[in-house]
Amino acid sequence: MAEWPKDTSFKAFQERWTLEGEPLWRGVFEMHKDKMQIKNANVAIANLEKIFTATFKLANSKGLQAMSLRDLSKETGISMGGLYAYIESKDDLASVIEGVQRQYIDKVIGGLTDENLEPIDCLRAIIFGEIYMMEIMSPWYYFCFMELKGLSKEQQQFALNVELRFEDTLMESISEGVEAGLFTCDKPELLASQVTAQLQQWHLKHWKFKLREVKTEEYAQFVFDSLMACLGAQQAIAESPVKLQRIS
Amino acid sequence: MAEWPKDTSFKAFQERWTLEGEPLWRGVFEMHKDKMQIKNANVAIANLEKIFTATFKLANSKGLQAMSLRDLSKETGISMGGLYAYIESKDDLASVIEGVQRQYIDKVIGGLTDENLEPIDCLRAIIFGEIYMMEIMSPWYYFCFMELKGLSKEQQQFALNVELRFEDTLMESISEGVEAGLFTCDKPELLASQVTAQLQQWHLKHWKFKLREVKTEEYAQFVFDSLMACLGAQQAIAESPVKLQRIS
DNA sequence: GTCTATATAGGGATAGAC
DNA sequence: GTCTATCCCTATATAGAC
Repeated sequence: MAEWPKDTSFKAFQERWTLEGEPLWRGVFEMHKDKMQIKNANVAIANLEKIFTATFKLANSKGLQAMSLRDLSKETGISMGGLYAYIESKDDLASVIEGVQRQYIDKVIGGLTDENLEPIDCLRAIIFGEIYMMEIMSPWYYFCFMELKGLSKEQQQFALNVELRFEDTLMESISEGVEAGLFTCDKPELLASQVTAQLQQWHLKHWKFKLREVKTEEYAQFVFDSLMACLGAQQAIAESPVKLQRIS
Repeated sequence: MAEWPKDTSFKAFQERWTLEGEPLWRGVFEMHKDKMQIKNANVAIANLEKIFTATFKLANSKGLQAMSLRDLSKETGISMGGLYAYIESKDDLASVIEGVQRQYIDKVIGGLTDENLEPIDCLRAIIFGEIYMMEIMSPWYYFCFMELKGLSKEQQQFALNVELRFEDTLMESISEGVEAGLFTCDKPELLASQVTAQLQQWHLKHWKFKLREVKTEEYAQFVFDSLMACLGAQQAIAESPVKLQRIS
């Protein structure tokens, strides 16, 4: 079978992008090693994982400002002084998280435009790709959304631009589809924002989908089906190459 | 012409619910006067408005934890000691905001179920009603969303229940419509969450809609049209009693 | 009803031992 | 590379004058 992004299964995505576990933390280390004092990669990677994981646990439950570095020290088992060998400051920690996340999104989602996909395939790949990214980096997404206010104005602007560019990509595929006679669409901007809204809910309201036992691929498929319905493209749904079991 | 909620214009909404300006702050005073030392209503109302407005300005731009009571004192022109005549503590301030907002939503949106509206009219009223509430209480919504983590577990649970009940109401109207043969819908839960997602975006991403010059009623109409498209109810849209100018 | 002055705690960050 | 001990600041909250 074809590879990601032609094959939009989670398995194909995982095989194309190796982002989980150790490779993820190694990537984080590479991105920010100039800023830290620790030179030994193995030591650094293990502790970076501890620090970031603990930060997500604490900050995502009570907020970054409410999390003290003493809390973080207890949770990681690393002393206060020790932490400062890995981060420049508390603000720097948040800044690094946003930077890493943005870079990964850019690589995985931004790279889709180079694939020259047909409008429908492109929209499907964007939606499934974002959902799969969230599956893997869920706490990163949530953190960046909730703590954006605490970052520098410059970094805030970067994040807004990512969202605008994301929607531009969606709108471009929609326009192409309209020109090809596949879709009809009155308000592409609002439709793009609808997709963004639904994707963001997947991490913002994870409690709700967990409560209702909604599966990852089921949700991505629903977002895609909704979009197709709003574009008046019923036949496209039937052509979907990925068949999912529907919960009745 | 019929009154709200039959007439879904903003004007009709405003006439039915007098929530803007002084009446709003008087309502806040009534709800929480037992908790404050100031007895003179006129003095209290004026200062409550100052305190809440300043809290929204500061907390919504840099976060509640990052806003100190010294900041709040400067912004309101009320001394540190003075503030404590109006609030019990910083946590109490956040708690009161959430409580007031929840009570208003319950009154305006929760009350819609007593109106015995037809499915399509009910869905329209819920969507337009929520958007109009946000128009008036936008900073309240944003504050409650972003600062929910800082509230008591009990209050967090209340807020989640509001969201679940809101979606139950949507699903009920959808079911009625399906039984009446008006709609078709595979996944009512996910469709309800789509509507919630779009409504929340209206306050979460106000910068984006402002940038794109999307008007309030235009947005509400789009959310409604999208829902109708996903329910396979094209004819319903044409029947819409409110005609809006479409930006081309 | 509003203010100034102050008590007390906890925060981020660093120096220097090991 | 990691720790303990400490510096210094800013936060919330209150007491008591006006």
